[in-house]
Amino acid sequence: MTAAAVTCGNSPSATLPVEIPDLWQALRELIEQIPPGNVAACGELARELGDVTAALWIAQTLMNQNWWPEAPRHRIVLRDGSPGKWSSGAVVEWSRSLAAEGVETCGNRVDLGRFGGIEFRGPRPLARLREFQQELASRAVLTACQRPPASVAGVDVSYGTRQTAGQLTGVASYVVVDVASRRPIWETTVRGAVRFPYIPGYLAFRELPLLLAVIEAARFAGQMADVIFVDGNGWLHPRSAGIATHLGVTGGFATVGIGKSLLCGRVGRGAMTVGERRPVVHDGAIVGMAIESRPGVKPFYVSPGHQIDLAGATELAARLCASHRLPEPIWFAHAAATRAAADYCR
DNA sequence: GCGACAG
DNA sequence: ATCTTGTCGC
Repeated sequence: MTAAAVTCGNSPSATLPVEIPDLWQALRELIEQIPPGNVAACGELARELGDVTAALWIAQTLMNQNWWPEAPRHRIVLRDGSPGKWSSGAVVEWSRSLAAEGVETCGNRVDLGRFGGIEFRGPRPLARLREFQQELASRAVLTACQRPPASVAGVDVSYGTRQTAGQLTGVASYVVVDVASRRPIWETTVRGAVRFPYIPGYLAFRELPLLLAVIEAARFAGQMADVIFVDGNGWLHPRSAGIATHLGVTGGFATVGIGKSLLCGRVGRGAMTVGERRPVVHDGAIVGMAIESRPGVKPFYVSPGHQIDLAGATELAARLCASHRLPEPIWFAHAAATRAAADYCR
């Protein structure tokens, strides 16, 4: 197998046609709107960012004491008015900080009816991204491929432990696999900054810039595959716009999503047999297939991203399964990205 | 109390 | 995704 030199930098010709917001900054601007004497629930802040799904990310961010150490964490509570784990130390300390600001606590709770209900203002960045996804989904073409693909590339992103100037670094990999032999033919990796957190349903805004960069490197080397497998979903998404769909529509190539766990939808319950394909139903449509590739392992989930239909994506994914749980292109891409991220951290 | 949401 | 040792099984 030949391999390209490791490329650094990040300037793909295809870019995501939407501005990726700084969510940490947006969160900070919301918290700054909670004055002494008031509190707000974590989920409220998430809704103000545009999607209550972000509540878990907010909680994780508040738990990290390195993020904005002076943040008035005691003013952010759970939905029932109780303190979050991010409020430092004992509950006594928490109620004391609030009492000093004129907020009463009773039974380790704040009455959100009396001390909550702040009118926030802000751009609701996640709502804007959701609208973008709906527009993107309408541009996806989920019809059969014209010719049977001869080559399939897998792409994946890994993250290093090391942070450069507070910036998280990611490594994207691209591995071309020959469909007939299921053997890897060519690979490359690209490294760059990651500027968006992981929030379920918004994975593309975290990983797409790096994926576009690594695919651009492959195109430049004359190594574009007929279809690209992405670590994540395509159609199998709350708004029918998973990362594989983003990648395909943005770059103009055929993509398939390969998920290791279920993001949304329902699959028939009960043990699966090896080689079985079981439909994933979401909003009344079959948006993907669960496939058990090996005996006794969890299934993976295939869904079309762009320029391919569900049947074609399913056939291709099943044909590319060999000795691992996941199809070979994704397995090799995962290995390459993990290896490159580990090398970088040395 | 339980369930739960790609990477 | 990442943090992590040994251990069980094919």
